[in-house]
Amino acid sequence: MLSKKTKYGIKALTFLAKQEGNAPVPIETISKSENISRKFLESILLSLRKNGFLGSKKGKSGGYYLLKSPEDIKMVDVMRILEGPIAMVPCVSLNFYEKCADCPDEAACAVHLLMIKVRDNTLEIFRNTSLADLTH
Amino acid sequence: MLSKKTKYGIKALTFLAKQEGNAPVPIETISKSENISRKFLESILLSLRKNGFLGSKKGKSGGYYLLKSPEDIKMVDVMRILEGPIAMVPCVSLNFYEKCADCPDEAACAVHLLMIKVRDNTLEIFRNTSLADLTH
DNA sequence: TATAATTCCTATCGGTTTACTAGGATTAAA
DNA sequence: TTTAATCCTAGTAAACCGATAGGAATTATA
Repeated sequence: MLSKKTKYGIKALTFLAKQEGNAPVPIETISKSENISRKFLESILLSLRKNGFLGSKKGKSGGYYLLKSPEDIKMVDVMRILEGPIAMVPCVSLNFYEKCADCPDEAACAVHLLMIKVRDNTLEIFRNTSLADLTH
Repeated sequence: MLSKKTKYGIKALTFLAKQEGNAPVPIETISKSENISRKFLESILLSLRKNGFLGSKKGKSGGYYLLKSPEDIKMVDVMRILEGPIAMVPCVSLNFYEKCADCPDEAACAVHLLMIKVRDNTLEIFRNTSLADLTH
């Protein structure tokens, strides 16, 4: 399951991508427009800022804005920050690899084999989809 | 994340597919060979039996056995029973559909759009992969 | 027929994660 | 100085997950 965190994060990014100009948009505006709990969204945007997707401006008429153009924001990066691993099991994860405790031989494991296929396909979609692709 | 339930279930099915003949295999044998908690595996096999994947024989020299040949056991069906929805969000699920509370227009939702692509790709893999494919 | 070996079934439980909330500190425009 | 915003740390209720407990029912076999 995709977490609400990721879902809301993508929605917020999309909302920002749709804005004309690059003026800071306050959390409240996004939260109301996208029906997202204000405080929860706050923590998500904070995390997107700390990871280089968003810039922010404090104080009156402040808010959040995209740091890159939507074409350059790839879903694979967004997913890894908000959701974590793309892979369904740690033993096939590229960025979050962990060995299975129970599995003596990965190469012989049916689950491993199957999940590599799924990972490769999903990865290609996330790599080839940008924020711009989602706003059109 | 793939649940341990699904992971163990697939491993158990694979183990049974590799057996010569179709004699019942006791839980204990599978559990030891695949390093799976005995009691947990018990509940998983029970569920696979109730959903028509496995047959069972009670009492001495009893156990579980496949009801179909491995070629005819498609991963898409196993996944739906053990893991639930294939889709990452309920609003793009074919078998477990639910409308998003927050989303007024699915067709205009970026997450919806993206997750349909992921679902279609994953679905195709699970549909085209049988238990036999995983044992080779 | 007694025994051992097995599945069947229901219930429970501790730990982790998720989604969300609280509250105040800090910053900046008007 | 006021107002409107982000920043930051903490907390929390509910759900879910992985595993466990214990005994009833069933069946082969000595």
